[in-house]
Amino acid sequence: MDISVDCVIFGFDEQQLKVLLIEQKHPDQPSRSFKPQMALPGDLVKDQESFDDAAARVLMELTSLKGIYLKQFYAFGNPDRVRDLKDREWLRSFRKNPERRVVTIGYYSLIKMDDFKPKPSSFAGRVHWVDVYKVPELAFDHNEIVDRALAILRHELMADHIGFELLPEKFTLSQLQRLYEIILDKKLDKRNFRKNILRTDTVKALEEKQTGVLHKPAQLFSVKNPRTS
Amino acid sequence: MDISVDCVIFGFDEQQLKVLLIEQKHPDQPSRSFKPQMALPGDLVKDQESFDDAAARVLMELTSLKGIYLKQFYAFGNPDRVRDLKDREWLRSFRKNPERRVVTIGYYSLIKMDDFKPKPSSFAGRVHWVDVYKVPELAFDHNEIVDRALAILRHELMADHIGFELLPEKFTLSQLQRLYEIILDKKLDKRNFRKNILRTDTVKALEEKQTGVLHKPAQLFSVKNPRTS
DNA sequence: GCGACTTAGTGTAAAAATTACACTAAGTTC
DNA sequence: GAACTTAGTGTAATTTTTACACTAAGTCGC
Repeated sequence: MDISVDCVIFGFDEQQLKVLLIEQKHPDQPSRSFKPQMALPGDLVKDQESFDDAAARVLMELTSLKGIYLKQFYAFGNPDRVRDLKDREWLRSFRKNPERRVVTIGYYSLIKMDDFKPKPSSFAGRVHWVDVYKVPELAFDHNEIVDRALAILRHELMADHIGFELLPEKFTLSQLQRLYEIILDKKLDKRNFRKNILRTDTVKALEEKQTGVLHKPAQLFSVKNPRTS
Repeated sequence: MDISVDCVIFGFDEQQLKVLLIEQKHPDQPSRSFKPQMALPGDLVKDQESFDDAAARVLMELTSLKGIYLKQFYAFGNPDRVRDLKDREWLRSFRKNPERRVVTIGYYSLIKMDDFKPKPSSFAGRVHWVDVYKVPELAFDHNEIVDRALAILRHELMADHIGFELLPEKFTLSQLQRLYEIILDKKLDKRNFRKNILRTDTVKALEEKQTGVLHKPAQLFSVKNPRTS
């Protein structure tokens, strides 16, 4: 049995909540013309490596980022994870022991899309930011992994007021509200949202205002206690 | 790498929240006189076995119970899990590949202590119900596993109103309150607790009352929608 | 039978949180 | 200056939470 970590990396561009997907590297077989198989970034855990370290490594290789929000959320161990022919073929091409069972520890991460600097990695082809509500069919059970991560994100957003990691260091309350609405997939009332956020005492008003916008410039805020990990 | 499931099995005797611990089987070395090493019940996951099935198997072997509340809560993969000499020695005596790294998927379960019928199992010596607030030093990282499971139990108790699985089918509201107080480790107000529980609409009043008690007999209740898994 | 004892069961009021709702302010663009 | 767009704001009703005391109804012992 091998163990992998797969990372659901969330980003936000003010319009959409995105998830970072990779094109699986495909075999050098030009006779085969097919659409690249999308997957979550992940890699096998090394022998003396903790899960956290493995997930951080995957992230570092892919994004050059470290010390960012990264959390384990579930272990996927269904023996049927590899049902599809395409998945079996990929394993045969890229894994030393393709017949060996692989279980996965799911991690999710929150990054500022502006901080993202794509890097070639040992395990990924091209990368794509994809709207989390429009995720195509992925390799293995990765669609289920994304769904579970989103459910956890929703829950943590409400319980722990996470999410700031997805926004710029200085943000407007409307940006924050938009983030909540997209993650929760429901409309929130502006007056109530502002009142509630201020009551959580997690943000502080800056002395600056937004500039270069076609409407009344909004007050800028930042998070009171930035979370580092 | 091998994968095990370890089960934190909670029980409740109206005075204490308990966790089921096993004495690790110890080598037949009468020259060694030592206190049995306590541990959580667990076993290696078999080749074509899901985590859920493995955990259910452990439970079934130990308690003869099936279809009870059982949930995965965390994956433990620290390479340093086996630091102690005693743990290394145990692995050497009982595992086919003692040097091979083992990671663990943690599960927790809730059972009625009256339903518990101890059974000899392949992986456990004697079993003990131990007060969850008085857990001794356990093998490997099992103390951390217990702590995390308790935190999850506390959270799920409040978020999902679980816990009925720890009580008899017919229970008083005071028994339920006592369960909450012990799990949460804090005193609750009786009037408020009763009002809140009734408002969750998860219990129904039976037409019976408690008998044979030294005080006013309490109304009996049962859970409205018993959870099966 | 009565008193002692113990827990069961109950409601109110104040404070806090949630829910629903409309209009003026302050920029840019033409 | 008008049009347009989003920013920012408070009130009232409802619901939930928090804090608090006393009578009811059994068993036991004398």
